Amino acid sequence: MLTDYIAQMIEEMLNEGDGILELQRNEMANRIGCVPSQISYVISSRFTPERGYIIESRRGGGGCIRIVRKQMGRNEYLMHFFCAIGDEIDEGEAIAYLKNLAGNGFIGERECLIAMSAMSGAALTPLPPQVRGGVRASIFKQIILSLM
Amino acid sequence: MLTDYIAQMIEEMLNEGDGILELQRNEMANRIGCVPSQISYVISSRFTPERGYIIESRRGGGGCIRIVRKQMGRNEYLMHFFCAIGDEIDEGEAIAYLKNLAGNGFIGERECLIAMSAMSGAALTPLPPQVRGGVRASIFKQIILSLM
DNA sequence: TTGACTTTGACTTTCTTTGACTTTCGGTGT
DNA sequence: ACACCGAAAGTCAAAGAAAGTCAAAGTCAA
Repeated sequence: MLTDYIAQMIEEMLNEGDGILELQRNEMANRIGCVPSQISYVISSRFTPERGYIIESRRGGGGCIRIVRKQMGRNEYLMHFFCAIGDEIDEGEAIAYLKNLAGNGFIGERECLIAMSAMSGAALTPLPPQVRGGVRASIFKQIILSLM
Repeated sequence: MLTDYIAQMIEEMLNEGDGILELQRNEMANRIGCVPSQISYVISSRFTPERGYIIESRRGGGGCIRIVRKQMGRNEYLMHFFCAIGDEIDEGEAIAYLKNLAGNGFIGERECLIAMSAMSGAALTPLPPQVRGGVRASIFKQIILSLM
């Protein structure tokens, strides 16, 4: 379906643009091969404020539509953790961080549990002890990235 | 009887699709040679939530009906995955399993994302490629245990 | 015969696609 | 400054595409 295709396209562009995207309706409609108002429809039906998007636009020559995925307070916070982790982290520290994230509502209880399991000593038994901290840090960072 | 024939058909398609199926009512009715509402009848009389199915649908152009079979007891199902993982698993396979778990409602979207990240190639870059499969399997098993 | 289950089709609701018309913006010439 | 023009984007309603609903008619077994 056209709508889904376009929505997915916008989603990808948003990802590339770090949650911010400016597009030109006519230009995009042209590229896709649809009427311009189709773009408007997709945006108004899928990228609503309820779903966490902010839409602004400008008409006239050189006009454009601006889409912003808002989650900022959150992302800054996550980035702070990301930096705090460093190159290695032991299980106890990781658990402390996770509890902090859960306590502040950035992740749910079950999500916390899953992350803990993934980074537990038990999960990393196949590895020699010296490298576990590094792998754990890498996993943790990846998880945080997935939350942003 | 038509109803039984259609029900069996859906059952088979569900098996092929790992317990998940999306069908188009009109298209299917056409193929079978019955009125569309017959499909609705079969679904509402045979694939009920009491019998362990989840039904979702979308109307309008490109609409469809989604049928999901809630598998066995939760823990049996999880144990099935636990066993299926084996000693090693690659990223693609892990993602497929996770999507199945998410599709059947055993984990949420975000939980799925966290698990995916934890087992991603990116997360395991500190490790030599030969051992990644083993660590990934270990992590996955630990996560599944945490769900039980 | 009765009652539960099936089959059918008319009508409704929801979502998508399209296009005509309106509004707004930036420039340009006076 | 001002009026005008063209290039965008906005709006809206009609047409189209599915799925949902419901009640009437049919079937079959107890």
